Amino acid sequence: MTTPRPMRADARRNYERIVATAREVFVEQGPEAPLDDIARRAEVGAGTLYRHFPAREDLVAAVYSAAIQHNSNLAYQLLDEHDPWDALVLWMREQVHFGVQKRGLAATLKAAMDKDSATFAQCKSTLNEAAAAVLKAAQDAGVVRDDVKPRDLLLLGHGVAVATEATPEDSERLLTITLDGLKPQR
Amino acid sequence: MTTPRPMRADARRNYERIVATAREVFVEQGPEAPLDDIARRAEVGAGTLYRHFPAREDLVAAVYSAAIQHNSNLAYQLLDEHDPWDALVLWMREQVHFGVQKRGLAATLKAAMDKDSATFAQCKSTLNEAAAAVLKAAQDAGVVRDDVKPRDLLLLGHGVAVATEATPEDSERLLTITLDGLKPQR
DNA sequence: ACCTGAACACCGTTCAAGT
DNA sequence: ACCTGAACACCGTTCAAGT
Repeated sequence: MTTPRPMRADARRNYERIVATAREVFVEQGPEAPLDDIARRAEVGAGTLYRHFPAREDLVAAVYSAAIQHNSNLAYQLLDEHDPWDALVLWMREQVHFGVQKRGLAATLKAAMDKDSATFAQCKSTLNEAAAAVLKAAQDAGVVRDDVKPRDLLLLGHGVAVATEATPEDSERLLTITLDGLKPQR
Repeated sequence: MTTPRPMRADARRNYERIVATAREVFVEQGPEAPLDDIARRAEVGAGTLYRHFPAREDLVAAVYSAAIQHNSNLAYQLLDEHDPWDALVLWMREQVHFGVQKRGLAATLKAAMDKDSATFAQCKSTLNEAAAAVLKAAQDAGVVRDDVKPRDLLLLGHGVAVATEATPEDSERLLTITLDGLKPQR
């Protein structure tokens, strides 16, 4: 569905160049970097960038969707290798680290997800399923309260990431507090 | 210190007009509203706006500092009227509501606070003291764990607000989870 | 079918001229 | 001392012309 239909060779080449360049520029300047810079450094016209990525979110999605897929897959791997609570902790920590890694990344991704662009639909459902899997295991084991929803894990992770992106040294402490809040309360 | 030194009558008039207009425009368009719009509607030149408010944050501060002061004072009032845990819950809820009320407000205020502009220094310390008071009462009563810091309350409240500003119906549930995380763990 | 890059619109910021 | 508003820079977005 999001699988791109065949492109002409030059179009595909440009598409790849733009994504590769955007990946670099986002690292250097954050996800608010001028699209013009990206087009220039990718040596394409501004119009070409817009043709492939009508909205900034589409470009952000193209750059980060692989990482999000990876984050999602990690959930199942962690569930294999650890008990449900540890899997939850490790997965949430990964979510927070990912959100914190580049200033503004978390906010940009969240905005993109909330808008549910077609490009992100895939990522979004994969990520939701991963959260659901991690959560279900923990709930079945009785280590997380039953009224928590998969979406809550993502929102809480996002919240911690955004709140601490200026001071990453606070991430872990806030995450611990948040995770404790997920435990069944007396 | 942040108390403004005397201004010429026309300067003061313009200052007030700008703040009043900004308040309206922020409500209508959010805190990213074009400064130009604000200047035009306030019927001042763009340069006048910049003279009074060199950075957008300064204008944001002027508009919202009274509300932040109010939020801070509320802490002491709540401590008078409720037991420490309830005061904490009610105060945190107020923080979240305030952050959620206008899209982008929480992020803008946080950015301003992190940058610690002179204009915000006052607000920031007042708010920190309020958080410390609420927290200390709760810790003394043994209903909140000892390793929590005042700053954590603000960060957690901010996180919940940002995470749920697109879906305010999630605010309360996330806040409950977060507050439970603050309780002393077994 | 796709690309280019000039053109346009918009907005933040500065500054020379005015009071 | 303060204000004005034109001017400049920057960036997102579109579109006519080209291949």
